[in-house]
Amino acid sequence: MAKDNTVQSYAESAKTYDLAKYAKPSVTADIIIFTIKRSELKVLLIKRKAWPFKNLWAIPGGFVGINEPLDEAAERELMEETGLKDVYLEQLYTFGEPKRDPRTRVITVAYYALISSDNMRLKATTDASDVRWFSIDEIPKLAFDHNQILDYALQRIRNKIEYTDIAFQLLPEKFTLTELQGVYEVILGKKLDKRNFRKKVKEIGIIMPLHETKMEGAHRPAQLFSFKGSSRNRKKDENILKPAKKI
Amino acid sequence: MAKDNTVQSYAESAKTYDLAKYAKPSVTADIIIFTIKRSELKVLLIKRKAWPFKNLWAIPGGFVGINEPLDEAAERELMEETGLKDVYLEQLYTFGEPKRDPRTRVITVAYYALISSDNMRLKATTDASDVRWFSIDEIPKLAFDHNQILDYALQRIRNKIEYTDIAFQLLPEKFTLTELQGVYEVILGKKLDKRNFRKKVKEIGIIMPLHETKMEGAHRPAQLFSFKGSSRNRKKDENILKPAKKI
DNA sequence: TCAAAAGTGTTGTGTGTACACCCATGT
DNA sequence: ACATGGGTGTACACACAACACTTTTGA
Repeated sequence: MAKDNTVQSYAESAKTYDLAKYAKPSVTADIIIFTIKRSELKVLLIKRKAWPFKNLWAIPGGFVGINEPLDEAAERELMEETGLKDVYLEQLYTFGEPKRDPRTRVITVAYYALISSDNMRLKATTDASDVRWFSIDEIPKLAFDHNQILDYALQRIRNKIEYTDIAFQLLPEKFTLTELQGVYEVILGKKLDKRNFRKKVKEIGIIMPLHETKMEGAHRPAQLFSFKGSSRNRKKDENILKPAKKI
Repeated sequence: MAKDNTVQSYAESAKTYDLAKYAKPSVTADIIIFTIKRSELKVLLIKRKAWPFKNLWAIPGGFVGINEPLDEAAERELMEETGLKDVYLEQLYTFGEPKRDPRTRVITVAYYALISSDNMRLKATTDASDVRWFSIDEIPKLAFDHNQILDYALQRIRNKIEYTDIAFQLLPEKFTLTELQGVYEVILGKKLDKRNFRKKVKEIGIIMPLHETKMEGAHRPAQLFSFKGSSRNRKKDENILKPAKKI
């Protein structure tokens, strides 16, 4: 059982009570904030003002406080960037390549958030020109390993939209079936059949017709629906994989 | 944009170049090691010898070296505990509640490993009596938040066995269809239909019949198969969700 | 009256599920 | 000859995919 001599095993350290003996990495929480706007999936990026990667765009993030839970760090960051809270937030993956930040060792716990298009104008776009929504097919080269993190987030939501109800997190309280279908189409990147789609979501019973319609444009008004599922804000431990009804 | 005054945002810190100003947490990699033995799903646990949680069982883990990638820390830990390398290893989730370790702030990046029953006797059981395989339905109260971590790992493999080929990681190179079915049954916790199971795995084309049979007991010998899929050891970035053929 | 999106059913195809008997071996 | 697990096929139910026309509105 050969030990690396710069690193002590957990069991051993327990003997000595000595946890503070070794150099510690910095830990940040980065958050990929998704929304849908003009039928496109968008991500919020911020422009770096200083070395390293000066003038490159990056995923927002910040240090995790020494007494702060990881989720709260991500929530705080989300609040700082968008002014929003109680949105869908899920831990994505932890990235820790030693050289990912040229300054020092930084391990980042990546989260992603899905926010509804109606709340969206609150902040972010107001804040100078160094914070912007990017359509996911116009993502530039990003700072650090952020392209990789973003790709991973995209994979995750593309997978997860097929067997959970995350799609509703991207819509306002009231929405039409065409809007709902649009969310699926833009995330999956393919057209769906209108009749089959409507049949399925209706028989799953996850939406509720309202006594309202939405009129816009010169055509028949659309029935409005609302989401029946558990409300927008999830409890901490619900990040735990929960396979919902497949759509 | 209200800032917490003990914590600085990433964008701001970039201005000042100052990353080392704040207290840093310790970071560990914990690893849940699964195997199958006597038709039971088992987990490797170690007994703690000191405060905190003295004499409780715990998931093996250790500090992440300051220049060590997270995956390597997990691999190293796995090697220390079992003597094995090149096994299936996947990042699970990162746990960081401030009070999860009473000594100081410790964030743990949890991994899980699946190891094949044939390599299994190499280590671990040789090492005193404070390392043991526990059947997953006889898990005692564990140290730290390790029960939660283990539950999460179980959920993950139960989910993932349905749409990936991780099951093969728990079998030796050569196996019978009954053994393969056993892996599914013990992980899903339910009986499967023999004919349907065999039909499906065969039509997926992920296994290859060998010119060998396995005789044991007083009955007809069983055809041996081997796994066609990508080899046992995965490259780093392949942890990235890869939806394989559903079984 | 025209353009534009909303709304609505049926049929074929494929996939999952339920189910029972013969085979090869060791004792 | 018998006990033990290995091995095989068919029929039914259900889910998914393909597909076109009518309705309601504003201009």
